[in-house]
Amino acid sequence: MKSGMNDVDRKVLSRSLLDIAWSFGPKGLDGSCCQDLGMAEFLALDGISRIADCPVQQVGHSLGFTKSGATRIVSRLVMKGYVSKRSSGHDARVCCLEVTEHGREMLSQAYAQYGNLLNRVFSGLDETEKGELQESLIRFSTLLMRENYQEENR
Amino acid sequence: MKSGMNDVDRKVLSRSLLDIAWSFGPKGLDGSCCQDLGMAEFLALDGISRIADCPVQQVGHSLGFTKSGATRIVSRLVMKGYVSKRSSGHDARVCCLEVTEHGREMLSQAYAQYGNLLNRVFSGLDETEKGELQESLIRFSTLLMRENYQEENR
DNA sequence: CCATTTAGTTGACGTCGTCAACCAATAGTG
DNA sequence: CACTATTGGTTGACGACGTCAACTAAATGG
Repeated sequence: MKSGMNDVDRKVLSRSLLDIAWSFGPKGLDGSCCQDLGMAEFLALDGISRIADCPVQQVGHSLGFTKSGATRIVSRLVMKGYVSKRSSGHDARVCCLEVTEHGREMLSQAYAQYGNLLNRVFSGLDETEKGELQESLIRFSTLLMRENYQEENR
Repeated sequence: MKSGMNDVDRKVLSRSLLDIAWSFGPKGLDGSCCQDLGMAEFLALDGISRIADCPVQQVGHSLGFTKSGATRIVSRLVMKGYVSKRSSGHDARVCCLEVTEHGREMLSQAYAQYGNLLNRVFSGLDETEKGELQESLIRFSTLLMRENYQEENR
């Protein structure tokens, strides 16, 4: 067999990834990432925090939402006080999004919760195993993101 | 440091897992696992296929839905022709769910799609790397499921 | 200067899961 | 054996969420 991975392997792996996606994602952490933030909102907030003067479109793009969906998720984050919005000086059409202090607190709190979960999951493993697992997960994530990127620029 | 994993590590890992969850899960595969099945529906279908005469409650339980939500997702699957429902002979309250032939086709087709994605993601890795990565992902999934289990029986 | 493109918003809408109330069937108890 | 409590499942009202299409306003480009 060319690929070296048979149907059973792929199915088991797919199911494992689905389980990870389900329990770490939408249904993880008691149904929402953190307090009043859903998963998409959390990802949006995190995305905004990584880009200076992030435009609304950018949020939609990185989440795979339409620009309408982007407006909606951003306005929710603004309403909750996690993000501030002002229009750009250079181009009055674009908005500059910025994470507020309140938003940064929320972000680090949410990451702390995820960290706690990871600690519980990893408890019982020795340092070497922990390190290997972590490295593999990050590597897979990188590969997956790369594939997504290639996919959308096809 | 006791845990051996610092804040930065945990944050990077969390974000990686979130990315996996987002792109392999709700937003992966063009927004839905396969044709007219959403992620939750797919997981429900897969769950039902693994249990003989699966009751409705069981579906809700494994997805973390209320029994109401379970009824709803099951009735959707029945409506779409992927699942058949009949009441048990032993206890007239419980329903016996069974995946139909149509459902099985859908299931294997969906897994095939996931498999294709995985093949694309893994393309460029040698067999050893591929195997290691796969093993790590399955291992992490197992640990995560175990933690979820302990969590809910606390 | 006018046509086109681009950033963003909004109303109507469909999907999805929850909550609470409810029905029917079974189990437990005096 | 009746009577109550529990359990499996369903349903109406609801809120959260994202899409679609139409729209506004601000650039951009002959």
